[in-house]
Amino acid sequence: MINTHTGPQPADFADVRAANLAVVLRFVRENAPCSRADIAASTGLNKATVSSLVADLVDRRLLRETGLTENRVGRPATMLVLDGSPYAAIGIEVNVDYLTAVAVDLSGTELLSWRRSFAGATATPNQAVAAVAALARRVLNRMGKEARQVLGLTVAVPGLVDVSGSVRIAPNLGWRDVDLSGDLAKALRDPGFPVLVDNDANLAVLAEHRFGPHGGADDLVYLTGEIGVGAGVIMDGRLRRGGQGFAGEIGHIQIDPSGPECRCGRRGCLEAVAGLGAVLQHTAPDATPAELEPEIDEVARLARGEDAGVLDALATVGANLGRGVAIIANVLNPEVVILGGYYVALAPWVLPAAREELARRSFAPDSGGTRLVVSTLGYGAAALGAAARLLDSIDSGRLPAQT
Amino acid sequence: MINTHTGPQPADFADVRAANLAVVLRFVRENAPCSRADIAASTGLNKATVSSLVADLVDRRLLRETGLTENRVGRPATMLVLDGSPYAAIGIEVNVDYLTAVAVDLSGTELLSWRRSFAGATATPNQAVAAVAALARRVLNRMGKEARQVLGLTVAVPGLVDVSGSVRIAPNLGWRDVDLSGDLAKALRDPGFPVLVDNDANLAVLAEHRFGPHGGADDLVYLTGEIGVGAGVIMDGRLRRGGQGFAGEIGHIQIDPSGPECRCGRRGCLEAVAGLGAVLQHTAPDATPAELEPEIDEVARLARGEDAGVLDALATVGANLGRGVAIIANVLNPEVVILGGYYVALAPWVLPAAREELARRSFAPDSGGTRLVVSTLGYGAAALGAAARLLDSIDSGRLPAQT
DNA sequence: GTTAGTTCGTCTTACGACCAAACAAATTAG
DNA sequence: CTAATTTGTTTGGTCGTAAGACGAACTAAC
Repeated sequence: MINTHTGPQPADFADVRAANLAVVLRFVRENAPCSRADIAASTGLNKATVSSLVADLVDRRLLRETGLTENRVGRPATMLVLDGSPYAAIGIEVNVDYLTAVAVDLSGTELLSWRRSFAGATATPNQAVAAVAALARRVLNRMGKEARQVLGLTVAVPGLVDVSGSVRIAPNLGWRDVDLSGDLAKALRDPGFPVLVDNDANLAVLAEHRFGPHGGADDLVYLTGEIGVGAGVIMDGRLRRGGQGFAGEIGHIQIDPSGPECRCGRRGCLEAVAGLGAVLQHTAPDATPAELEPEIDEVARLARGEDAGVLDALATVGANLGRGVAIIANVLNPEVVILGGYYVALAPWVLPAAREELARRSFAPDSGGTRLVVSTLGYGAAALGAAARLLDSIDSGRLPAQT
Repeated sequence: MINTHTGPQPADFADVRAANLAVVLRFVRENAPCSRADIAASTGLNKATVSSLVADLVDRRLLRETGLTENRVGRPATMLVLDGSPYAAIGIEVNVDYLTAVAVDLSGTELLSWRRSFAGATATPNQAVAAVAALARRVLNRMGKEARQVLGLTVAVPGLVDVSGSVRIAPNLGWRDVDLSGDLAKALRDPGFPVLVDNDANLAVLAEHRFGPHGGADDLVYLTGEIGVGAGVIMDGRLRRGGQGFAGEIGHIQIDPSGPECRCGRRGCLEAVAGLGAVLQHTAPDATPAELEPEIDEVARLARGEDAGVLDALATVGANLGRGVAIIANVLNPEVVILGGYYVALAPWVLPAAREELARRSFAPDSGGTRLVVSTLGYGAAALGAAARLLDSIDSGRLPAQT
């Protein structure tokens, strides 16, 4: 059934075709090698229709016949798979201490994953644009060598991004009103593909939804664990941004009115009591952004050594985090909340307290309330989601132009 | 563009037809009397297509030609309006101290609005089903006399309702696992229309979205102000229920760890510091549910008389409410948060403090952050939304069977 | 080796829905 | 009374899917 609540846009044949192309494409993505007959039987589409759709997709090199046939009774089937080779989607994550670049093919297979350090906190926006553009050009060069058509470039930024791709505020980068999308397109000399910008949490949750072990869940939330804490929200299978695109900006929810002062001037914000800063407060209160990762490693080392002070601090952070997750659980009721960023490395000591606090405060703990888990995608989640976002439009039937 | 992210359901012509019927229907709903030519010009559909669609809708008595023509150059147009007369949708709200019944026609015009007192807190579920069924029968009788086909009956309940229409928990009614939808259908002897059950906050926000002054907003939240506090959430133009249907259950979010004890055993829940109970704490700590409304009137009277104690208490409730709204604003970023229930009567004294607290705590106060307003739909919002919910399926193109 | 049965994918035909353009109808402007 | 204008229907065409027939290719069994 077509979702008709999209507004007063009328539908026509092109929409039907697009919808059915998307159905076939997604079916093949999820059911590895399969035959036209399989598709017809499972989707309810007519065999002839499937043939026509598949022909279109093969023409555009989105599908490929493997030639392989199975060994069953009856005429053997020509199996179909996603054709990974002709396209690539690029995602780049800008962070306080590093840049990450990822490229994936149509099936989501990682083609490359690069990481380089980056002085995000001290670089000017112009320098950042130049650095991102340089990294992008290297990726583009590589993709060109592999003769791949680039579907687009998405940049993940830790901050508020409006619909036009402008960064409204990125506190940890010190940015304000940076037209990153436009500047980057200019720096790349107006490439023939879209250049998008989005919030890192939003993109990370997209990555979890597409590639993570909880991908089946249509309601999930991703929590970034960096200097700031932000949430990406998927409800009913789609990213939800809110009225102005700022949904999930939970870093400054007040968790404890008597808590420590936050950078924002208020007291007891989630970011102040459960963010990376709260973790490092006890071991390295003056750590510079460039030193975050080694500092976290040091915290983990001390925790493994059962340093009482660090264990205590991590348990407190976990409890505070659990209180924040409980709020999310009560407001949004997602099936899963996924912890990302530096929480991953600290999970063994943070997670138990957080889960306990969540259970204590959640409304419907019986019969499977919100689960709290740790991301398995690693530091590259946002970059991976940035690339994945470009696959979404293809998955919804907007095929790339035929070359 | 059709939203194709609805899953692997293939589309066909029936879907196109349904989508376009919905487009025409919604256009006529919003543009009062209009001609076929108007519809074609505004929607982009072809004139011939519009004629065909309109013919279908007139056949099913959803539209009617008014015969009236305008006084312009050229051939006069035959104007079209929604035909209100042949259908009715019924909504009933069950609450602690009253039952409300509302019936609306296709255009949303109220056909009747009844309210009767009801001892919700002491009645057994069986008694409640009997009372609701009796009320429903009276409404059905009236609709029958007007020769209207009933599109359905939706019941609003203050509690957790699962997808099947079962009430999982309704604390203030003392219910647990009541199959209200099934029982009611049985009591009405399997009527030929759907009997639905939903959470009161969810239905109230639907009413606000369809009939309220902020209906243009696609991201809005409604807060019930009864003994409990719950939220209905609309994001991207549709009701969002979360993974298990419990989104918006914000009554037991902790606002103040050092606050008073809540009925749930925890401390400083939103419900405990900003619910009706917190308001009455100061004037009538032992009020029974049946006396809620007069008690609130009394509070308002004292506030008008500038009773210092009451004004102070209301300001405190307002501030706590504002903290809760700020949390919602940061998590969901809606354009508007609408206060309903008894907050409406107390708004003059509660709202200023709430707005101040919201402004202090919201992330993006510049350039139009979340607005906090008071419902104008009155106590019947949930019942109205219950009826309106039945119109939604028609608005999305699923026309009623031809009689 | 031959025959039957099965499954795959294409081909043909039909139908439904939309669009474009022509056209008839009804009214105003001059 | 004629021209201009606007409305809504009619006609013809296109597109995409459904239904069913058909040939192709293979296995199984006698």
